Amino acid sequence: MRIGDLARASGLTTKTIRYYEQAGLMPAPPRTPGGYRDYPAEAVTRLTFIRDAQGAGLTLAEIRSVLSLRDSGQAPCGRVTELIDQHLSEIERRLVELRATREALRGLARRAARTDPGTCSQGDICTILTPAAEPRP
Amino acid sequence: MRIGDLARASGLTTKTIRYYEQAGLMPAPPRTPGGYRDYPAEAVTRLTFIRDAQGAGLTLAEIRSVLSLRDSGQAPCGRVTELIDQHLSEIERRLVELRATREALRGLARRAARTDPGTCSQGDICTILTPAAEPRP
DNA sequence: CTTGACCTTCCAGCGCACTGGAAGGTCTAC
DNA sequence: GTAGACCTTCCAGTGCGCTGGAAGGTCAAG
Repeated sequence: MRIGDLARASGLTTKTIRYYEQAGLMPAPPRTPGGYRDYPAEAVTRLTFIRDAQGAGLTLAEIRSVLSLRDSGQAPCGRVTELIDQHLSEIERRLVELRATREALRGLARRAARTDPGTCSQGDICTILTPAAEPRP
Repeated sequence: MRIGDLARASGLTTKTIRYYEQAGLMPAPPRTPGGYRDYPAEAVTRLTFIRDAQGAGLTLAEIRSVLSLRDSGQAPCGRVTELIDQHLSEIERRLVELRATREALRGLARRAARTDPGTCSQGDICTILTPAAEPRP
């Protein structure tokens, strides 16, 4: 199948598929006499896998590492499990961070509600965002 | 004060300060006869403000909009409040998204724990990540 | 006069995952 | 034979917030 067919079958663009080849995620396929890429049916599986793995939050570099294990004949389960766990803790970390940012922003919003646009025009650029004096509630 | 002093006073690098000037966040300061940038003391306040605003999650483009309101003599409180509220809802959105991703990854981790590396080597690249058959718990 | 700290400009690159466009080749249908 | 659908390669750009480096100018101390 040609790259356009593969694009339709996988839901990606031809650009993206060529990019994946260049990035080492897709092997270079054989060519037709005219120089067109000629993909086997399994290419769809591989692209679908890449999409699924991306959906799970893996980066292309990580996906490449899984695929190259696979390509060397090994079962990538261990690596995949490791990556999933890594991303889980990364997400936990980001959740904690985001919650902290949310609390900080809520504090600022409270301060903003109390701020008089008339008073705020002294010297400072904006008293809402200056972390100086948030009075203890 | 010269750019190095300002850098020390604000905790940024000279590179960053020049970048802010180029990006329209800092006004071009007067120059010494030798061509050096010569900052007034208020520059520290401005840079501190930029850092605080960044700490609140505002982008440089948003901070620029606040600063240019200020520079045109208006109180930017309204704009600032608006931006804070915007970022709050953006964060809520991301929290929801992240929690969903976490649940998805937890499902995958469960599946990974059940996967036998011997069995997984058939045709597919990795059965853990294929969203096909997650059995109802 | 020289050293060395500091400054200037300009150009280029990072990381990530693409995306756009130009210039040209190939194949099928009419 | 020609339109047009598809393909090829290559180069360059996106967004964001810087960061690095080269090549050169300025200034105070010794």
